[in-house]
Amino acid sequence: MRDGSKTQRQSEIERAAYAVLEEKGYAAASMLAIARKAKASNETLYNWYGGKQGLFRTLVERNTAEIRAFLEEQASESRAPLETLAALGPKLLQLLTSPRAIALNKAAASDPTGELGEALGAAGRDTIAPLIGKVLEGARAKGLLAFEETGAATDLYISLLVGDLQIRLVTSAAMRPSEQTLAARATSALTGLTRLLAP
Amino acid sequence: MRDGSKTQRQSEIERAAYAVLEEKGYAAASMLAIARKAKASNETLYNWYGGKQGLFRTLVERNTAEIRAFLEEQASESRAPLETLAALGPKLLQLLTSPRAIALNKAAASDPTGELGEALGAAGRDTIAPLIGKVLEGARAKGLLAFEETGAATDLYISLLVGDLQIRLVTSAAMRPSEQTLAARATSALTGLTRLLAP
DNA sequence: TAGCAACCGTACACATGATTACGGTTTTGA
DNA sequence: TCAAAACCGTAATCATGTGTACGGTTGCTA
Repeated sequence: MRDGSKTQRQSEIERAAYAVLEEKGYAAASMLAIARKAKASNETLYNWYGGKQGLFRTLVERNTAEIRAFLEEQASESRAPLETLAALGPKLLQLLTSPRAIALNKAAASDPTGELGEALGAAGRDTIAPLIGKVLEGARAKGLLAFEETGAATDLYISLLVGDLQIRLVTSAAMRPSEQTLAARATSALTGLTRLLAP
Repeated sequence: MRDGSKTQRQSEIERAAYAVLEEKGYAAASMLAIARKAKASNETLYNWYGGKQGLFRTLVERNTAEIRAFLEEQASESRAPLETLAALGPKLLQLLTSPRAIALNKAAASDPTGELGEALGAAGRDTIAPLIGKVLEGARAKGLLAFEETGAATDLYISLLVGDLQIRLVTSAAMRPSEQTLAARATSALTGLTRLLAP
C-alpha cells in the first residue's frame, strides 16, 4: 500500500468514527460499527489504534492540532492585535461549537477514565490560551489594553466569548446558534473586553 | 411500608445512584451496581423508575428543583438587588460546579438520546435565568444597571460567572477550583457586570 | 510473475448489562 | 393475627461489545 494511501485510509476511518460518534454517542460508538461504516476490518482498527481509547485519542489530537495550526497562522499574520482578535474570535467560536468539537467534548465527558478529557484540555485550552495571551499582550504593549496577569485577561476573554455555550451544547440542552449569532457574540465579547480592560 | 419510609428508601437509592455515577460514569453506572450499592433489588428499581433513563431523569429533576428552591428563597429575601446578586453568585457557582452537578452534566453528555440534557436544560437554565433576570431588572429599576434586553444581560452575567469552567469540569480537563477561587470569580463577575452595564 | 505483507469479512470466546421472572421473607393493613 | 402486597436475593434470558483468530483476497515488490 502506498504511503499516501494509508494516511488516506486512516482519515476515512476517522471520518467514519466521527460519523458514528455524532450519531450514536461515545458509549454506543463501537469499534465494529466504525469498522463497518468505514468498510474496514476491526482487526485493522485494533492494529492501528490499539482500541477504542486510542482511536478517539487520535481524533482529539488531530482535531486540536488543526485548531492550533489555524490559530498560529492567524496570529502570525501581522495585524493590529485587536484586529487579530476580531478575526480570530468568530472563527474560534465556530470551531469550539462545531459538531466535531461538541462530539469530542461529549466523548471526553463520557470517558470514565478521564483520559480523553485530559488530552482535550492539554491539547486544547493549554495551547489556545497562550496564543490568545500573546495577542492580548501585544495589545497591551500598544497601550490598547491594560491588565496585570495575562492568564486572568485570557480567562476573561474566553469567558465572554464562549460563556456557557459549550456546556449547553455538550449536554444537548441547546441547539447551535446560527453563524451570525456566533459572530455577534464574538464582537460583543471583544467590545466587552476592551471596556473592562480599558487603559 | 410507611409513607415516610418509601421516600426515605428512594433517597437512599438515589444517593447510591449518585455514588456509582460519580465513581464509574454514566455508561458504566449499571442498574445492578446501583441496586447492590443501595442493597435494593433491581426489580424494585425497575418498578419505581422504569429503567435507567427514568432513574437519572428523576435525579436531574430533584437536583434542579433543589437549586430552584434555593434561588427562589434567596431572591425573595428583601435586599438590594446587587446584594442579592453578591450573595447568590458564589453559591450558584458552587452548586453548578458541585460533584453532583458535574456528574449529572456528564450523564447528560453521555446520554445518546439527549433526553437527560433536555431535562437538564429545561429544569436548569430555563428556570435559573429568569430568576437572575428578575434581580437584574430590579437593579435596573433602581438605576444601578442599564440594559435593553434582560436576556442578554442575564447571558452576560452567567458568562462572566461560569465561563468555561463547567465544560472543563465536565470533560475532566480541569479540577474544581477552591471555594475561595470560586468566590473570587463570583465577585469579579459582579464587578465586571456593573462596569459593562453601568448606567 | 511469484512471493509476501497487509487488509477484508467473518467468526469465536469472553464478559457485561438490561430486563424479566420467581421463590422466600418482611411489612402493611384489616 | 393473618392474608395480601411489596421487597430482597438470585438467576435466567437476551442482546451487545471487546478483543482475537483465521482463511481468502488484494496489491505491492522484486
